Amino acid sequence: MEKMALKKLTHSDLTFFKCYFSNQKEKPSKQKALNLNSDVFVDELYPELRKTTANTKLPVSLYIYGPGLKDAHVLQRKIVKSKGSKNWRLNGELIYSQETDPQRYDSLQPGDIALIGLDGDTIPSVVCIDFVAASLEVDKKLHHEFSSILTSGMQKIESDQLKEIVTRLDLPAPHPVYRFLLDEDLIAAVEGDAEAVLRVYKHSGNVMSSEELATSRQKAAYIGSMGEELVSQYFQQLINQGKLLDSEWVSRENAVAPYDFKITAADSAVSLLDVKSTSNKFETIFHISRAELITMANELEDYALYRVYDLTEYDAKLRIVSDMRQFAKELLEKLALLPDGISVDSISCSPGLFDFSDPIELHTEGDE
DNA sequence: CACTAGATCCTGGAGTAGGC
DNA sequence: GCCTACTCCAGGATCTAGTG
Repeated sequence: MEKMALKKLTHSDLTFFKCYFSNQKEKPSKQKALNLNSDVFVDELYPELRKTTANTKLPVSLYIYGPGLKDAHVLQRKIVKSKGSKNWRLNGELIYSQETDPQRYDSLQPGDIALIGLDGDTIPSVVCIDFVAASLEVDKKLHHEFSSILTSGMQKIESDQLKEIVTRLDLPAPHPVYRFLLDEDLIAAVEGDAEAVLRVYKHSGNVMSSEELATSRQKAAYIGSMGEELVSQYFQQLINQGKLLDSEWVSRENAVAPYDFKITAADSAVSLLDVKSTSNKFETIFHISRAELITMANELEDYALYRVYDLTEYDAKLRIVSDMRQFAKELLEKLALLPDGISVDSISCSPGLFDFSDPIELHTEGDE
């Protein structure tokens, strides 16, 4: 998930659940919502919401996981800040247990912890919550760990921190908390990484929404275009310095082109190149399509591979393999040995296979 | 009666004054 | 200058009045 927070559940938060709401004895609360503390929800996660006027209603898809190993319960709700109210609330209507699992939410008690994941850039559109119950054996270690880092009612948690906790506790594979850490694998999966697909499948329970996949596709596309943009700006610098005669961003005009750029060096030599971008580390596997392989193997023009990694909004690193022709030729010969009627559309490559140049720092223009 | 908006209660943190 | 205690305030938790 893009943005995550932990919230210690209060009595009045839990009345969001029908079973808890109906079983209140002393001091009954009528609140049918979960409070979202604004110092985290607005100040840290969605500062844009400060500008919103009173009476804001943000429709969201709500995916409920847990308590324990329980899989996604999908609902439509809204995040509301009513006129004059100080509180942001996840609102809508009471959450009823599913017919197939009527006791699902019965174990929740005040003091239990919600891991809240939010997707959406400037306003939230998807809310995933894993309810971690102190009373359940499978949640006990995680609850203890979350409790120990919670110093207030609600606080932000970074994915690195969550990943560290989850890895250290060695939770069972179907635990829904893994869902909150699938971003990198989901992006790799939509790009066709078979290993990533299997990892996502292993940790995603029975539900993987088209919404989640669409978000990952968008992110993958964004990373791809951001990498190409940085490389394009890098070429412009080289042209200004006289080290390059010309560069043409081919894939911007033609999305199915089997290469991204065509550049002309100072000595008039023309070469093609493809940009492989990732927001992760250099070692992350990348993919080459069959069309790209065939173009690489073409003897006519040089074909380079530009690996953009550690990509952020502002900068990235770049390493280059200058000539992919021999690699592509040999690989295509091997692929030709497959039985008739069988072909490979895409291959996954470990960067360690290639002789990459030293890293070059890339920066967004005007961000000096 | 159900639902919601908004009022009120309550708690914890920040700021500040006064004593040592 | 440092510590303590008091006050104020923001905002989270809870309650209630109004509306349909």
